[in-house]
Amino acid sequence: MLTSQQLSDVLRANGYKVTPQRLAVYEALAATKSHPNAEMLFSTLQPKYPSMSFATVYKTVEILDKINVIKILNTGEDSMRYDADTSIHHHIQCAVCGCVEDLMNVDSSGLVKEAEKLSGYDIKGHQFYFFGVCPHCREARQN
Amino acid sequence: MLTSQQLSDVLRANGYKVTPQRLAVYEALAATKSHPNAEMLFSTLQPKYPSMSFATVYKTVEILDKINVIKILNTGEDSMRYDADTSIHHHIQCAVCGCVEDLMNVDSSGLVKEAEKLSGYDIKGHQFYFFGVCPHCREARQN
DNA sequence: CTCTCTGCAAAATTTTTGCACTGCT
DNA sequence: AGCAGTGCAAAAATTTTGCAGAGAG
Repeated sequence: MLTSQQLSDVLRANGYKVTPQRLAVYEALAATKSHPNAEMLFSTLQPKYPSMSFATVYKTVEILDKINVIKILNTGEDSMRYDADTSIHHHIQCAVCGCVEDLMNVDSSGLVKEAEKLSGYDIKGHQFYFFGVCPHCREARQN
Repeated sequence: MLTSQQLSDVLRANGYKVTPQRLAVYEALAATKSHPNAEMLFSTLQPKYPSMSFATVYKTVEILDKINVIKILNTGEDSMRYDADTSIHHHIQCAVCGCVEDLMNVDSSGLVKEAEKLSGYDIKGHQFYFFGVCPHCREARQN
């Protein structure tokens, strides 16, 4: 999570201009743990930035991903989700309510090394997705 | 990997009819390790089944996924990929050539248990994706 | 013979692109 | 002031849907 100042610096360091829209998209992402997709981001930003467009949301997240201040998630839904937390962590999605939660403290470094050895690839990144039923939905179901 | 006979049985057991198209889609998937998407599947099938349509490809893979004879993969590209191997294994994609390879023999059961404990979810499935540069592209690059 | 399945075309979604205008540096 | 960025609308790409005719059980 970066401050506006830090994000501004990273943007400039990579040759991108600092604009209110870019700061706003990042702030909206950093303010939530829900891993929103473009539409959720757009809806969140719309009230404060009535001129915000989908094109800007998409162009912005692409840049934020390129400069490594956000991660793009792909849980198998029709649209991409975005995450302002770039630290190594994983995700779990509830098959019932569709929510996507963070899974911190699951150490994947052993598997990455194993995968590197087995595949011969230079591994640059990895994304692990778990799917199941969240505690909340499990309880609701039992009623 | 199932024989046509086995697939037919599973289809019927789940109340689905056995059609040449369904067998053909499965066979095409089972015959490759390239984890094709709908378009690749369609192109492969087109010569043998000139009347094959995208609608049928999509409807068929949805059914095959439902009856658990294929898996849907999501590497973060714009389209889904499909895999006839439903055993637990993972995938690695080359950032240069875009190929998706299987990663067998990486034991994820420990992580699944850990994730289950940490999240409180009933975990029903998981997909791990690794990204990097494949040996072939690495060599090509060094020239 | 019935009812599901196929295949076409049209629709729905998500994402990308072209271009005139705005605004960051 | 110059040039990247925004925002609109249109385009592109993938996937879904409706429906008439075909074919599996």
